[in-house]
Amino acid sequence: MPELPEVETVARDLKPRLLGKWVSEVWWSGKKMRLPWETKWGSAIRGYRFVEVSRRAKWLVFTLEKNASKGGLAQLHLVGHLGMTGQLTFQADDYAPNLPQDHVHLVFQLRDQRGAGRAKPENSGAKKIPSLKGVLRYRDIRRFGGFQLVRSGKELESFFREHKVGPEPWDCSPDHWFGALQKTKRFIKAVLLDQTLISGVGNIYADECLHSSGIHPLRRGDSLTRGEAGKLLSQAAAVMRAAIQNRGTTIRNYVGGENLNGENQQYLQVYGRAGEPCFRCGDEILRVVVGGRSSHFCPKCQKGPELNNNGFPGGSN
DNA sequence: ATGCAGTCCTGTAAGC
DNA sequence: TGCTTACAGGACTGCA
Repeated sequence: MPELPEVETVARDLKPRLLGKWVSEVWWSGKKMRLPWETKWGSAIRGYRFVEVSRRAKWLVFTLEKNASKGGLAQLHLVGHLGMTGQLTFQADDYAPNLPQDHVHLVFQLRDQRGAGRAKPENSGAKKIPSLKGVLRYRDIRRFGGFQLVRSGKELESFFREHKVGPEPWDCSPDHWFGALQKTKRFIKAVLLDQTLISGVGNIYADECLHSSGIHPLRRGDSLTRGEAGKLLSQAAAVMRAAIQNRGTTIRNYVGGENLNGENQQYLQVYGRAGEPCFRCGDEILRVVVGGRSSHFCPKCQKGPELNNNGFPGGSN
């Protein structure tokens, strides 16, 4: 579900809540996720402190540190993907994080001093446990997301190499982009969703940036002119930046790190608007399925290949 | 190598 | 009301 702007919003929300906090306990539902969690990671991360919260394409990256035995620093990374329905939120007053909640699969207990152990508010025993300062909670209805522990920066790089995460729109050179498009006959909509060529664009923003570029989703990659390719790339960046300003798009399940909905759904031009008039020209927005994903476009603003009655290309371009 | 369809999972809404 | 079907923001696998 979440695309780059949603993941960026989660990271921005979580950063001030997590930096400097220690992980004292980790709870896992035991359910299998797309990225399978391993029990040993829970104990491995205990006693570490959050020192950085960042994002790469649709991936969240948390960096944690702790003092190592010989005076040095030990570092590790927690990498996460929200899949379609993942919700990663800071909960200030979740005092029973180890009790099962609906579709909650991971809970990281946070404290502002080093120290492990479950919250025991009634316990006034000898050993003083730093008070619980909220939890980082992962909820995921469809379990298409998940988290993984990565030991070093080097391992982190190979993780992104393995997953073939391409450059984000603002890091992609127009020449490289145009060159890649010239080499493919795939529909441009499918190319935008391919995270290896350009990363971070998902189904909603692919439709939106095609509309704002005036390009039909069923155009073939190699049919785009250099000018069209450049415009599409710059619009992809612009559409994402605007969506970040609006804290992401909430259609169904998405919430930011503070458990709040986004606002960008109010500004969508085509996504989810099949049958409604185009805000620019008044023509009816159409919906077709491209590569198994629903695609929304304005047939007047987005001139494309000759279409048959089903809305698909009849001949070549 | 390329591109497409099927698959993972659960919830919701629409249609009969 | 209840059952069935289609669809949902993602990404991997396997097949042609």
